[in-house]
Amino acid sequence: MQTCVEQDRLGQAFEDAFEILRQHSLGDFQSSPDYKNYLAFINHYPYVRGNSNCCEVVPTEESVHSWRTIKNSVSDLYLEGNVHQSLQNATENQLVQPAIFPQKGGKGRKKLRLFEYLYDSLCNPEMASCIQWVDKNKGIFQFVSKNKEKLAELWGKRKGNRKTMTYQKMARALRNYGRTGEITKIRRKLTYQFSEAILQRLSPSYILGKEIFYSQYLQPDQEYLSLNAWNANHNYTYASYYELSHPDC
DNA sequence: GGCGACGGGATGCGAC
DNA sequence: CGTCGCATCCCGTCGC
Repeated sequence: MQTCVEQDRLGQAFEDAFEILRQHSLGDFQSSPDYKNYLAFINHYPYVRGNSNCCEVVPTEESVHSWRTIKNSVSDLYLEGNVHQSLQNATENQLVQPAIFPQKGGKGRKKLRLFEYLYDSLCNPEMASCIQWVDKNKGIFQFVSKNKEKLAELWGKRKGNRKTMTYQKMARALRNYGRTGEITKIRRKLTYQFSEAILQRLSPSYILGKEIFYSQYLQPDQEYLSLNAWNANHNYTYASYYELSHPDC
């Protein structure tokens, strides 16, 4: 459970992030890919997540990487309060650069990790014969006994291993996550649970509340919100966010 | 006893 | 080149 102080910090971070985008919206920053990615992410994320074919949207390793990078970056910004500090101190150039959206080869991420692969697989209807949600809200999932080896094999191929990955080896990696608490074993056959933090990392809208970023102004065929619409949307979403984050304050 | 699932130490390996 | 984090290998245990 988050404290009111943390919620205030998150709220301030949200304000700052919005302000920075607003201030830079008339300059070069608006035309930068990062700006568009940021808006696209915020506007489209719940819509895409809600689409059962979401994984078909990002079929290649490269696009998966980009998508994941954006997800990780945005969730990091909110979860760790980085946006508050980094945006306060950053120059415009830094904002356009990987400070917010670290690129491949930079200090940011990074190769695909097992829990990310599993989460992606859980999003992919085609993988339902291998891995399924037991309780999505709690992050509990289960491997399908019959096809778990297939999932492991695909994981091994994705990593480019020489040898064939097996479920046994993959499960060992999962148990290592238990030390850090990222994924824990449930006392049920083939069943594991993502930690709260991992769920938040993989799904930023999870913490910020039930798809509050989904714009009432956004049409499915719209690529980006206009700044004015985004402004209006921000006022609405931030009010919703503040309400959600201050139930007892 | 066989098999599937699990647990954990040892080792490999890439990033920093 | 050393350290660290993570993935992988390997073997023992447990329960059905």
